[in-house]
Amino acid sequence: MKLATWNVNSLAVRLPQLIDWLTAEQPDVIVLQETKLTDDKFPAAALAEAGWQAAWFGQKTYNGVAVLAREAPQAVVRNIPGFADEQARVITASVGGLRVIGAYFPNGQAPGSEKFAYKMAWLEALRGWVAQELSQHEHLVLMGDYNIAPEDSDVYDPVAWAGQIHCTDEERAHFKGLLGLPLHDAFRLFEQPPKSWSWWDYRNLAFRKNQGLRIDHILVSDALKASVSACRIDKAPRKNERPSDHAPVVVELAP
DNA sequence: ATGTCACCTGGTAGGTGA
Repeated sequence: MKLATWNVNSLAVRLPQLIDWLTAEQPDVIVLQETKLTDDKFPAAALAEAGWQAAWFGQKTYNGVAVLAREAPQAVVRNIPGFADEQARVITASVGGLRVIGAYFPNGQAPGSEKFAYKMAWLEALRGWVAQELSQHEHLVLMGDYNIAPEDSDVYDPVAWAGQIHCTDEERAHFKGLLGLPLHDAFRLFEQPPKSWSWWDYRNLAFRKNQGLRIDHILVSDALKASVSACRIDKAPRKNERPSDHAPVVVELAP
């Protein structure tokens, strides 16, 4: 079974690239972030035409998440129950015997900002939600754009980024809190090429210079850990003509 | 040294968020 996560930075713009990638990669499940579409604009028909059933949760201009699979996602929950939020950031669904949580974590802007405080509150609520789901569903995957680089090895210039957004101790403590549930970072279950990133700023020729961060992650539950057979970041779509700033992350689970 | 993109409003640019 192949699962993927991809921040597409506007599904309206990236739909053709998404369908191309799905056609080439044939994942069983993919979660999307930053669809930036209200629910009435979600391209369900075009995706169904390409063979993908979906559940989605969006808003105007910002955020927006979705889960796509060959069979219709079941038992869908939108956002975090009990956590009042104007922003569409989380979608949870059952598919192929797995509980899948797709999430677009808040950016946080800068330490000390209001948006950072929101990020901290959101992270706290998310951990509670994941713990609750984990208690009901042994086979669980939490994947998406975390907007957290968990370790210095996930940062192209850890000195320059020390204490900056995505790299603060507070954000990293929350990431470790998720690992404590426990969950496992699928990417780090394997030896990986050094300087593996999942996001490169559009500015500063960052992709050409491979100046990026690994902020998109796939965390798997204890019960799934042993079945994870591979995990990789697919840089290819970042080389497209009009790319998202993020690359997809893919995990494979043995049957 | 610098270098963007997507979306909105309100308009043929400027602001916001990332």
